[in-house]
Amino acid sequence: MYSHLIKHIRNYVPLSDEQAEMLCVHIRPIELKKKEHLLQEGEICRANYFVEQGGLCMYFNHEKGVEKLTQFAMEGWWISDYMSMALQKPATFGIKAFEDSLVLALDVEAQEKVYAELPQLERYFRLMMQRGYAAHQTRLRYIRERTAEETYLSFRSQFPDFVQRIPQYMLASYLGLTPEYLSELRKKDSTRIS
Amino acid sequence: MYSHLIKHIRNYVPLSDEQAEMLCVHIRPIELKKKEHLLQEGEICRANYFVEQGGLCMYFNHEKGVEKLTQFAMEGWWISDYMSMALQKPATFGIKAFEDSLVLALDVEAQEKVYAELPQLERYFRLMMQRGYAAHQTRLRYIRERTAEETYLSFRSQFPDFVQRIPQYMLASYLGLTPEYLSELRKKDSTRIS
DNA sequence: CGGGCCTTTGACTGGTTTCAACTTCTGTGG
DNA sequence: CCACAGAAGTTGAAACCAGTCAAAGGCCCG
Repeated sequence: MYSHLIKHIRNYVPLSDEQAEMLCVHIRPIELKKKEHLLQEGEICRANYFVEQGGLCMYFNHEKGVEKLTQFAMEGWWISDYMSMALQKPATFGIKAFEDSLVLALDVEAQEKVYAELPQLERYFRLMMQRGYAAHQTRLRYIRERTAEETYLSFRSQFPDFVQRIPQYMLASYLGLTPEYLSELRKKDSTRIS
Repeated sequence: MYSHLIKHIRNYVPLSDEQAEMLCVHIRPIELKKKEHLLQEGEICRANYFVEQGGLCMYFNHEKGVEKLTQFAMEGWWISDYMSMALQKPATFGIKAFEDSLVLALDVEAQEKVYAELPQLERYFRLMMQRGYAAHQTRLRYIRERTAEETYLSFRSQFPDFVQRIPQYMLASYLGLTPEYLSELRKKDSTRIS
């Protein structure tokens, strides 16, 4: 049960089958259809979410109802509005599925119980948070280092399959540029190859 | 001893005086003069660093030897190149003092010992990493949400004292714009007031 | 008091956005 | 299974935000 999650945890800390059972009791599974919301801006974020299957994206509402993506979360990634979750204040981000997904929620109250019962998970989540922090340090660097065009090219070569998996307007939003301009870059890129 | 650090930890987890002693044994204090380096790009990052006094900044080397700042760390903040520290790969960031500082290093080997002796610190660092992660989520949002001018104005109103504490070229670099353009914004801003 | 670093100024450049119109794709109901 | 509507992608023109470059002025610290 929840095999991806258990396997993922075991990459970082020991967890017996029995302990895995103890953890699963606290998990609240959520099935999401494409475009369904997991968290809306303004709600108080109740949980940390693990993507067991499918894919989520995090966004915020810019002016004129334009949504800007800030993160993706694929199978094996945790995601949440950590500011909202930690302080129990209204979320400034929304989270939704860009594919049909199975998400495992670990609610804030459940987190405390889990840490009490399975102390090694404190370590596991420390490592997850550290990984997320590190990823953002790297990401910020990329944003500052490259022009939009370089960002696109390097993203494309680093995650070629992922680029196929999501629509272009989402990719544009994630990379911080307009769909129109991304289209232009793609054209420029393809003429260069031929 | 290391009173800021101990006090900081006690905001998050219990720590007896005796336990504080046990922790301090593993701390490696480092005094830095203004502009001295704590970590150079290319080195392997050995530790997580706590700013007991003074202030540090994190940067990377862009082309033409231009340094771009990505983070500051003031008293009471932990900082490190977490990618380099976790994977023990060469750092892609540098860290240096922008004021005379007292820094407390917790080396990677020491971290493991500390977690074994004082399990509550696993929780403390989980919370610290989560805080850092959350701060970066928010930061990325600000970058995407605002123009350079808005970024400057909001930063100035949020941290007025900090703006006084650092030279303008550092602030410009941190905000992701050129010193020349920041100068222009400042002028525009001041004429608007008068 | 001198030299180098920091800041300012102005002209020019260009990467990227905006807007609007058009085309292509997609999925949903009849 | 087709039709059609709305969503997604493309194109081109105009505008603009911000960077680059070069030179001058100010200021801090040895």
